[in-house]
Amino acid sequence: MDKSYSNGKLRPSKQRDRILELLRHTGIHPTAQWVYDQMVKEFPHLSMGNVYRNINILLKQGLIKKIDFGSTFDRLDANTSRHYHFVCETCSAITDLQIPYDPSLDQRVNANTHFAVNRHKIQFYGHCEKCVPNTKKEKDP
Amino acid sequence: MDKSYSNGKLRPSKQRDRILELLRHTGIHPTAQWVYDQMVKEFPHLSMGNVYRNINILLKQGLIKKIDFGSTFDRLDANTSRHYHFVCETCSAITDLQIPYDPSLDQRVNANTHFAVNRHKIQFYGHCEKCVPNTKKEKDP
DNA sequence: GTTCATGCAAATCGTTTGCACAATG
DNA sequence: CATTGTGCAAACGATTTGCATGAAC
Repeated sequence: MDKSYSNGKLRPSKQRDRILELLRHTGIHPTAQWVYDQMVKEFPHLSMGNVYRNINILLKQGLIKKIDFGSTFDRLDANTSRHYHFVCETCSAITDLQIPYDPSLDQRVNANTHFAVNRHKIQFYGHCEKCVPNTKKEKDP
Repeated sequence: MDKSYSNGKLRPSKQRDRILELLRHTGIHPTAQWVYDQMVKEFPHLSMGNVYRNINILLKQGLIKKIDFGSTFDRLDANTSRHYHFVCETCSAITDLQIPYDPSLDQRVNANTHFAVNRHKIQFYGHCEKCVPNTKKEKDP
């Protein structure tokens, strides 16, 4: 996961600064391609490789986030009913949760926005039993 | 999106049936590679291409689901505070929502499972204003 | 016998990386 | 001058697709 794009100290980069500025001034949650399309207007010789490199540095610095599940692979689910998932941050295991789907969340967003919401997904992140061996033991009766 | 893997009527396929059965009997939300690894024990000449083809047919039939955001691209966000997202199912626009992050959801899962939950993500799906031109108009004052 | 399912290999697509050179400290 | 940033092109890994063959209707 940690590819150490820049293992020492960073140097100022006009391109990286501009990427961060672009991302901070847009609300559209763009793709790397969108960032490139904007950037190339100002830096005609820009390469996609550099956009990705700088995006990864910004991610590592915690200045931006990726909207994803943290998995490179598609994960499949034969349980087609509405339910939530727990994702272990250590072993990447995904587990179905038993807590009931809450339609009132959809209604809340519906009432406060102009969106027509019809469903939602929730993923909880943390550590599963195996990956937190010394915690939450007292929960067992 | 719709690639019409099978635009006419489906024919029974032992392999597809077995994939569905495998997915229904596991709770691990596996990857296509895992499915292939199991399947190849029973079908020694199996190809990955066929696994993907059948997975896509099952997805189209609604018999299984993919655990993702519905986007092939990574989407970036410079708002690093905890917040929820709305995803338009028509135009794929992603919008930050203003409803506050609810830590009690984490506590609820913590109280009812052996997982050590520390955060969660919620995505709401539906249609944005532009994609539902004739609905929810009365919300405007 | 027309259409679908399959194996195989090649293609595709988003992303990453190796290399040579320019720029910074 | 040692190290970082960059452009370029090649590599990568997950997924898709074209083609020839075999099976189902």
